[in-house]
Amino acid sequence: MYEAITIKDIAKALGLSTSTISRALRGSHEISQETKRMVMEYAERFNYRPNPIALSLKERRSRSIGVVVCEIANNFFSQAINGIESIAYNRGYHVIISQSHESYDREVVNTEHLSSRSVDGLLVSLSTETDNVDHFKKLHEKGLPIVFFDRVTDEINTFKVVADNYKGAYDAIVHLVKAGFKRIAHLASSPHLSISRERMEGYKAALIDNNIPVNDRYIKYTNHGGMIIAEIEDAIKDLMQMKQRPDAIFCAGDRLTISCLSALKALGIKIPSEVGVVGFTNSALVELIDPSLTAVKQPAFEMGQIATEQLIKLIESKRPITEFETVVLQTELCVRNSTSNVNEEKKVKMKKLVM
Amino acid sequence: MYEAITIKDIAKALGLSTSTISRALRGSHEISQETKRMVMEYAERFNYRPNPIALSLKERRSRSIGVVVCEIANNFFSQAINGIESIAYNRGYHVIISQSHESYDREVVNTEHLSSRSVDGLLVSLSTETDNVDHFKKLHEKGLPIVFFDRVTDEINTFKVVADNYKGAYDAIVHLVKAGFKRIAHLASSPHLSISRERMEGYKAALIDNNIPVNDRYIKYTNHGGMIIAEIEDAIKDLMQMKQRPDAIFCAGDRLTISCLSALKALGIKIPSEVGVVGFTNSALVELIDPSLTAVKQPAFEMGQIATEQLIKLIESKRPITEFETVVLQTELCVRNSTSNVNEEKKVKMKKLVM
DNA sequence: TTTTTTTACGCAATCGTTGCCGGTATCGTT
DNA sequence: AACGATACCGGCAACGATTGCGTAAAAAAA
Repeated sequence: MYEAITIKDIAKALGLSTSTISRALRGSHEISQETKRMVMEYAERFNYRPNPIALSLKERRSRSIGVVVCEIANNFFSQAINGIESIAYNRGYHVIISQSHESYDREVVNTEHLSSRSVDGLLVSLSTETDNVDHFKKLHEKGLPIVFFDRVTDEINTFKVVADNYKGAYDAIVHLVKAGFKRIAHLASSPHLSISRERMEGYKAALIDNNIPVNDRYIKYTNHGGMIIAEIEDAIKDLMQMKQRPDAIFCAGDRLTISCLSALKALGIKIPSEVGVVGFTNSALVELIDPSLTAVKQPAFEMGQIATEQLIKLIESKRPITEFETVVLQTELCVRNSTSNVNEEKKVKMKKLVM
Repeated sequence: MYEAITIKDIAKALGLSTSTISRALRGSHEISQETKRMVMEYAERFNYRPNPIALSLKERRSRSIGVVVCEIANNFFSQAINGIESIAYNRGYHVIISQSHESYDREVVNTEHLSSRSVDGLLVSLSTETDNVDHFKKLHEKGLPIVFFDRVTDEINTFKVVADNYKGAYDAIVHLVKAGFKRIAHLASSPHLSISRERMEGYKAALIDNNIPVNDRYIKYTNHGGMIIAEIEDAIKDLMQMKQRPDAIFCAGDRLTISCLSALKALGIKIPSEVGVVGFTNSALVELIDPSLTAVKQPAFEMGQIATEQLIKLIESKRPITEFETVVLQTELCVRNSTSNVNEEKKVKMKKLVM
């Protein structure tokens, strides 16, 4: 079918050996200027490209890195992937993306698949369902370079890049408290996830530091990262049917946030007058929704870049690296209309009227 | 670094030749049951996986397909990619995604890159900037299977999968007309793009069929597919500063739609009371924006699936295929609040009050 | 002129796998 | 007993590129 020119073809055409061609193309000093010129010209003319498959076989490296994420249709991850690509392509690496769709089984299969395709390294953000990282541990022990980002595990000692989820959550809650919200619920993702635990801690710490008791009934875990809408609808219904129902919800994930908004809309609950909402998301669209959403934004692009730089460092290092660091990046709280406590405002206005 | 077990290792361990191992693993009848069992067991125990790189070299195929799109952070494309993956993985193909970010130069580089990485075929949706498809033509003539989807070219004779953009646009405009809008503007993408031309034709035909003259001043082309926000802001400003300003805008793309909404919001223009909006988008979020957006939705997932099936058909076909078809899929118009002509409603209400 | 050095190139092995050709042992047939 | 058939397995070459080693011829040194 599709046949490219090889080093052999050049050798035959020029009456030389393949080794001479190879060396000529790499500019070896062992080849005469005259021959080099001939070879170069011929290669140029017939658009010779070294066969990367043959090189991979010889050098036992594929110059490709595998990415294991849950979903590319998530703004955080698509931005992170842009960061990954920006570094990888510059360094001559291909990027192979695989999606787990938050399923543990698919994560295992994809990881298998990528490692058997001999990627030189793996960039991983765990799926919501994953509470067992043996599939990565096995590869890591065999020597395959792996860098985790965003959703990490502490069972494997390697480079990691994460956002300051604790502080991101803490700041969001402090913002809610300052805006006048008092009964703040937390819609969390699976407790397996590092990001869930860290955000949960930030949430609790912020409440305690502001003398608000933590109410466990206000905390809702979901186990499928928002992939199953009903799970979130149920959680929201539960919260909204409480006698002392929350006056604000803190959503700890992209899909979670969107699904929460849908659920509230379906229930006809007004934001922020009936309930304030702050979410974790990187979507630019949340500025346009009604009302615009206060959100914690993560440095996704940078996260992808740094993780890739570290992975390539691991891959290209001559001797095994044993000292690993975890890079923590700061989040950004974008305050918009979904957290302006209109009840407070009304009270203020009424006071003014009375006066 | 990362060493996997090979057929040679098994041969050495079992005191057999590599060819015997190879045959045993493939279940050849030339190998005794006893030997087969031994080999299988050993392979199982040490988790033998055939080296795909070596296979690629031997079979001159990589069992991977390249995808060339503008952006994965676009719901249409991320859904299409999900469709692509769903077929590809089942058929044993890897998917390598590359993004042009709507740049012609990056599209050329990525295509080069993929073809030199010896992908078995290419799935392509052209970038906005692309008005020259020589880089694909060259590869196609060399025999590399290519299937175009969504944004296609008629300069290359191969399989194509598209949405019925003409009808999608036509229906959207008819809907606007029926809702009472009369001065309908069209925010279009680059005229190079097949989808732009088809949607433009549908737009014009619907206007003419409804006895509304086409006003060229209501047609705004953008050349970067919404990647440059200012371009769209300027177009919207232009439209909104006209004496006879349009009472509705038809946006012909995902990013275009979002950017248009942002621009209108920035200008403080109310939807739909001041201007109605209908867009082309696959984002689920547009249900949540204020007001919810009437949108033409494309069957992205199916498009990806069909394109992939056709590509694999091309790749695996023994003799060259010369008869190509273009599959056309239907779009869906989701009517929401951004196109309810409140002026009309007000008029009706006022009439009632008068009576 | 002879020896040494340098220049410039070819041979063959290697990476992991498979296809082709060939060989040996065992069995059955006449 | 001799022959053919069958079952079972090994060796070699090939895919495309690189590389250590070997070596011829040319140039330099003795």
